Amino acid sequence: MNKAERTRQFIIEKAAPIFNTKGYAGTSLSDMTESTGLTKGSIYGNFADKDEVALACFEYNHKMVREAISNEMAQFPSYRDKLLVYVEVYSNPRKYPLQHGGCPLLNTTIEADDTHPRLRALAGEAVVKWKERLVDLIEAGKAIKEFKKTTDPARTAITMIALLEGMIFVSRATGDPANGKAVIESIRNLIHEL
Amino acid sequence: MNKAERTRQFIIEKAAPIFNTKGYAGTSLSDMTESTGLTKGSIYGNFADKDEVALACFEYNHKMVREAISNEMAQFPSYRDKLLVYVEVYSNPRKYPLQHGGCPLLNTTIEADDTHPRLRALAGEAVVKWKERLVDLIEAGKAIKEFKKTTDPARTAITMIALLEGMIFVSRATGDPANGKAVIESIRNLIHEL
Amino acid sequence: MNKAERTRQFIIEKAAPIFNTKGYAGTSLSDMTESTGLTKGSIYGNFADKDEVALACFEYNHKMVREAISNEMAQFPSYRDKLLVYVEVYSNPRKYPLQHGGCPLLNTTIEADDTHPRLRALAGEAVVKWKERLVDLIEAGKAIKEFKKTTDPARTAITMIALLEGMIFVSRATGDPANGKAVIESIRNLIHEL
Amino acid sequence: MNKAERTRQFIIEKAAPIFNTKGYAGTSLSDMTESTGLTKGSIYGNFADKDEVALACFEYNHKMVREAISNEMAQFPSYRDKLLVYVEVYSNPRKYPLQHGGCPLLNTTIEADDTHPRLRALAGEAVVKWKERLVDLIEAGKAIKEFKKTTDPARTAITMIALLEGMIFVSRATGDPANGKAVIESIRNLIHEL
DNA sequence: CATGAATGAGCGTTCATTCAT
DNA sequence: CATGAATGAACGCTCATTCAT
Repeated sequence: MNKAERTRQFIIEKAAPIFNTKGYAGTSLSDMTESTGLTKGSIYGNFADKDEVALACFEYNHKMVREAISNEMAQFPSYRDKLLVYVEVYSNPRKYPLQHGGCPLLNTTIEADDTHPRLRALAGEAVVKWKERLVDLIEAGKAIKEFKKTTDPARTAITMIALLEGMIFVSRATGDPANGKAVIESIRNLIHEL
Repeated sequence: MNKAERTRQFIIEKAAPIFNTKGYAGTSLSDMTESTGLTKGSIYGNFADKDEVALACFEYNHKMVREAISNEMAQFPSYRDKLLVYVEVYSNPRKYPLQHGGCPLLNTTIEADDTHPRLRALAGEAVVKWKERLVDLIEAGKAIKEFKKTTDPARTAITMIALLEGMIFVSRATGDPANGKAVIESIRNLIHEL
Repeated sequence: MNKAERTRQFIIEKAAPIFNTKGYAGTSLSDMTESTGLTKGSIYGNFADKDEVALACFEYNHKMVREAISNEMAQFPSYRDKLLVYVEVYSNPRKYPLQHGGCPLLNTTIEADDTHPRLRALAGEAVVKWKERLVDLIEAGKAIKEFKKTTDPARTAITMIALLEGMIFVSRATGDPANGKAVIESIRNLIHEL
Repeated sequence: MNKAERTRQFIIEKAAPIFNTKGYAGTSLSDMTESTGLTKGSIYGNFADKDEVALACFEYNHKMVREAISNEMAQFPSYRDKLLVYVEVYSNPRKYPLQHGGCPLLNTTIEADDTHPRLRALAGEAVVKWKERLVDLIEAGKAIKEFKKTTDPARTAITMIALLEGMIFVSRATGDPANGKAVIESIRNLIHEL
């Protein structure tokens, strides 16, 4: 990694949590110079514009989540346990402090939906791929008879995603851990019934 | 309704969909003057500041959704049917064009979480009350034996909310109606199993 | 005094201390509506514009000072004592609470000098008349041999004015009562040497 | 002096006479962009806010006066002559064109007294130091027997300040040079009697 | 005569962006 | 490659003023 790449990476690491917390419109170039200690000129030397920083930060934030998940998953041979990793990671923001500001997929989709097509596209693809990964896991579980053969992989996958993001929503909205836990319970049930 | 109240209402009606679409940080006073045809001075004659407009718009947006739901619900005596109204309304943004920009609870919670405490508080209370209304419906259904006595009202209520908002998320993220429909199917199942 | 005149007077009484405190540029129409409880329309119904209010307020403030002085003076037959009344009044802002914000002649002259010709003219005339009144008192004192015949009325008068306003300046600038008192002492000496 | 310092100095030089003429409230950012030819952004790149420009301008204006005084003073060995320099400089605004808008101490004290604590503090300290300098001169004069041993340095110093500022006041208020000259005459007498 | 509602210009400030050095 | 200095447009907000009611 040469100098340019290192600076770029440095900016991303500092700016990513800000974007995830304040959103695209709420994050300013000054926020970035402040958190990096660099000048605006330097940021513009490494990125074409604010958009490009935002895009790179989204990918960084998303990658952090993905890696935490797949690291945990590698420890479990059972597909049911692999699926339960999502529950574990998403319900322990303390233990997996990767989502400063919450799930980047949710944040980005909600903010960018009507205003920022490129970010929106990126988040959309990420959800599609997430679903595909879940479908693969569920089909693999069916193949080895860990899961029932009546299980609908696509519907289960997308429902799990909806429940996980919905759980984040109810937790943040109400601020009451009991609400998050209740949804977690429902997701666990869903996974155990597969 | 006097002139001031009418203007206030007019501003809210014009600004509410903009706030719901672009978010608080993304909506400017100029957006409001443009959409209302009024001047900034006029908006400040009717609201203390941008915050107050945003708060009023959130309440307006939220009220629109609530009223659509309760109007539909009144038509059904069965509690199961009443619960299914949520599915109906939330899955037909065309037919119930009340959520220009999506569900205000979801949008507001996600954006305001880390940046705008008053909006955040408003959205939080709204979700808590929504849960209470669902719990009441489920308990009423249990009372008349429409629902099983093993049904857990609180967990069911908060899971339904998570699934409905999660459904909006996957629909908007992927842009694929099939994904939304799959989650809808899961919510219907949840309701039928009560 | 009819309704219109009473309202006009009411506005002046409420606005005068604000103008004297914050200055012309620093006083807004909103300051006036706030302190009077009236609407802007009402103020514009009684005055052509902000200028006219300011002019009337200056005259009111100045008249208050003049009247306090001449009321006190009436009690003393001696011209020396009459002159000492200025010292008394100007050095006791507590006892004669007429100068909320300080001497209106000083405030207005300093602010309006380069920016507000009509106010400036008013304040200028007021100082000229003040000087004339002092000259008259000193000449009357000379006529009855209370003062020395070598006393220069014009120079003494304008020097007294300069010392009185200069005393206000040093008091306000330094905030130290000792400084004001020292100048007071000098003015007393001046008067006793007449 | 690097670019930033030069620009900062340039802004101060252009803005200082405007602040001294129009006052703090009466001077706008647009006045500054107009007189400098710079943009608002550029001014904000060199100063935190309008306050900081005003503070710097006050110090600049005040320094100009101080330097003119001490340059003149250096030419005279006699302490009486040194004191007379104040009279000379303050009574010749043409010859010492340093007070565009009048004495910054007077202007600032009068305007800022009730509205702008930081400016007020700056002006207050400046007057205190001015008095101290005068006291030092008078004591030095006493030490070499140029002045009488009965002379009260503190009272004389503060009285001189009051008279000098009072002289500016009567000059500006009445617009009649004779009035200024009469006060000048009194100050000269005061100094000659030391 | 006073109000309530509005206007348009201007306020101080921050924005994303550029570019000579 | 990074900086320092600048730009012009836009920001949220307040101003003095007007006028139908």
